[in-house]
Amino acid sequence: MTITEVSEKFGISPDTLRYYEKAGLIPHVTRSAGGARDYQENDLQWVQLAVCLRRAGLPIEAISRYVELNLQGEGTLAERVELLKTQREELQKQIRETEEALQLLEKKIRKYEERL
Amino acid sequence: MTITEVSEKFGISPDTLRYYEKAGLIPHVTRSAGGARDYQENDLQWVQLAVCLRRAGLPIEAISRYVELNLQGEGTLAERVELLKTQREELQKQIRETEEALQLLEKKIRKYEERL
DNA sequence: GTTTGACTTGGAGTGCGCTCAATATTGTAC
DNA sequence: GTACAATATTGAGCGCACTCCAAGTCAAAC
Repeated sequence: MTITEVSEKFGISPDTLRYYEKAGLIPHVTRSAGGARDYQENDLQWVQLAVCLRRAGLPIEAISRYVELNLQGEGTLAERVELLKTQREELQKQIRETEEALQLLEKKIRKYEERL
Repeated sequence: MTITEVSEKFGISPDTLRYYEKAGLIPHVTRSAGGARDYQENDLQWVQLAVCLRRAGLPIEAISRYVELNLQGEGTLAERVELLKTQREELQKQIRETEEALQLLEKKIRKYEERL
């Protein structure tokens, strides 16, 4: 799968895909004879992970640390769980804050609609 | 209320408060004789709004447009509702995406905990 | 075999939201 | 009245996550 195909599949630009790879979010993508990236199933899973977590606002660095730990093998299991749990808390906090703002908006919308 | 007091109350820096004011998130803060800001109840409500919406990731510009419309008076009611509804959709989308990422993290955490 | 188009790299540029630094002024304590 | 802390303004700097650009390479189409 070419970089353009992957970019369309996931809705991010080829530039971003290269950037993610360089940043360590997508390890060792297979290359064709000419040097072009040729994404395999396995690579797509990393892309999927990166895209999903980035959309939620998880920092590049957290994702790349997780990927790195994966590459280092079984010895890093505990550390990986710890990292995931820390990030889970961040996301939970973020959802709480966003829901608070959402409620504020909805309160205001209701008030305005009463007036209109 | 001084800028430092307000900054402590809301957990943001005085610099950020000044920045918000300049960006139009907090209109016309009262000044003391010497020129120092002296936040009134009314000002605090704007601060509260800005902080809450910013924490959810709403862009500065959206908030300042909303504040601006408020200052322009009754004629902008419909436009305000429209703006709020647009931002509401953004927040809802963001929550959906964050929850998706959260589920992914939780799935991974469960798998790791089985292995440990 | 040359044109075309998609790919490569490295590095510079962008936009956002702060954050800091320099310098000046003011109000309070001694 | 002088030292000191808090505030003011302006403008520069920073970190993050892209995004764009220039210059080069390669493979398929004609």
